[in-house]
Amino acid sequence: MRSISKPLLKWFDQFGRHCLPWQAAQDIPNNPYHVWLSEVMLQQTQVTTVIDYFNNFIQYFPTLASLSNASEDEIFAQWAGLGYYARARNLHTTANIIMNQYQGNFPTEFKQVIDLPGVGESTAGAILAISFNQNHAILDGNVKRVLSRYHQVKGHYGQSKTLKELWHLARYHTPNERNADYTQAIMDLGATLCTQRKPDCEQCPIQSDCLSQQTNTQNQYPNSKPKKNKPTRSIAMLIFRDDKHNIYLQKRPNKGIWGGLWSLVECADNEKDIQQTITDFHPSALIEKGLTIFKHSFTHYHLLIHPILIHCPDVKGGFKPLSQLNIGLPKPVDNIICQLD
DNA sequence: GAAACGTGGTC
DNA sequence: TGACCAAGTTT
Repeated sequence: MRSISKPLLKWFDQFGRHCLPWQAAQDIPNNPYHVWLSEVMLQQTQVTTVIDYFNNFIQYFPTLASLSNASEDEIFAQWAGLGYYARARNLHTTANIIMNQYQGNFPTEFKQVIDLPGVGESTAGAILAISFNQNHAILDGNVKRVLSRYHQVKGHYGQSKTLKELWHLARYHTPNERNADYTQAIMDLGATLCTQRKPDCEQCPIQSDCLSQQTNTQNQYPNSKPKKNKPTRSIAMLIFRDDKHNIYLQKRPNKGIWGGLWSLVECADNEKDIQQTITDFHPSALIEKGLTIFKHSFTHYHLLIHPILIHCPDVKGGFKPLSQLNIGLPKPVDNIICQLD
């Protein structure tokens, strides 16, 4: 079996993406802080979404030291809207680890990098390959798609057998030379030509040996995962607002959805629980009006959100002026608050 | 191995 | 409109 690295590298030089914001200029080494940050942001998140967040993030936190010195809430404020908020918490923890244990220098051993929270096998490989040209494989969604088509790998990647086979192939193709470029090249191929729908095989530098191209079965690979029904849940979100139109927000526990963000008081969406929760919060709190119920969908369930505006004196000291918030809010909470008069 | 974990884009 | 999916990791 021939490695795809040579034709891919040749293609990359001409057609690859060389101007992404986390990529250093030609002949300048990549900044491992930028590479690490981008790789974490890009987990399960599209490049077009990440670009603005990345640029904004490094403006707020230009160095690992500045990220380490920031508070968790300051980091959440810049991360809010990107999703998968454990990533933001792990970012802060990792910055502290690097400042304290590695004197601010990004670690260069695979064992050290994969031990950082939020860094798994693929991200560790990508960081070391792209930052230091080390010889590690990656297996992100692009590589999975390219290799499963090229080799007609059976099974979906929720299955460990399939994953194991893909990892084996990924390591096989990883070259000893120019692995930084190869790593970027195979991701670029997956992102720009070997896309999920309508792959542009005409332009593909490895089409001649691609089994799916030869049999015109590109759309069968990667095999799709069996679908599951998503449950729908309901929740009431109580907007306690005082005379100055400050809002009561509370920090969510790290475990669970929107962990570490600030959010509204929640309870089951029925009259009894709502009334009880309001009374418990403050005896003289009164419902102003119920707002329109809307649906917010996650990967694994749908959430019907019933926002309820409540007038309440600020006796808890937890009411926040919306204008000067520097904390992270869940997307639907941000939407609710923005629509208040 | 399976489930949890966000959000926006696409068809 | 709703299902699917995008540079995965953790429990």
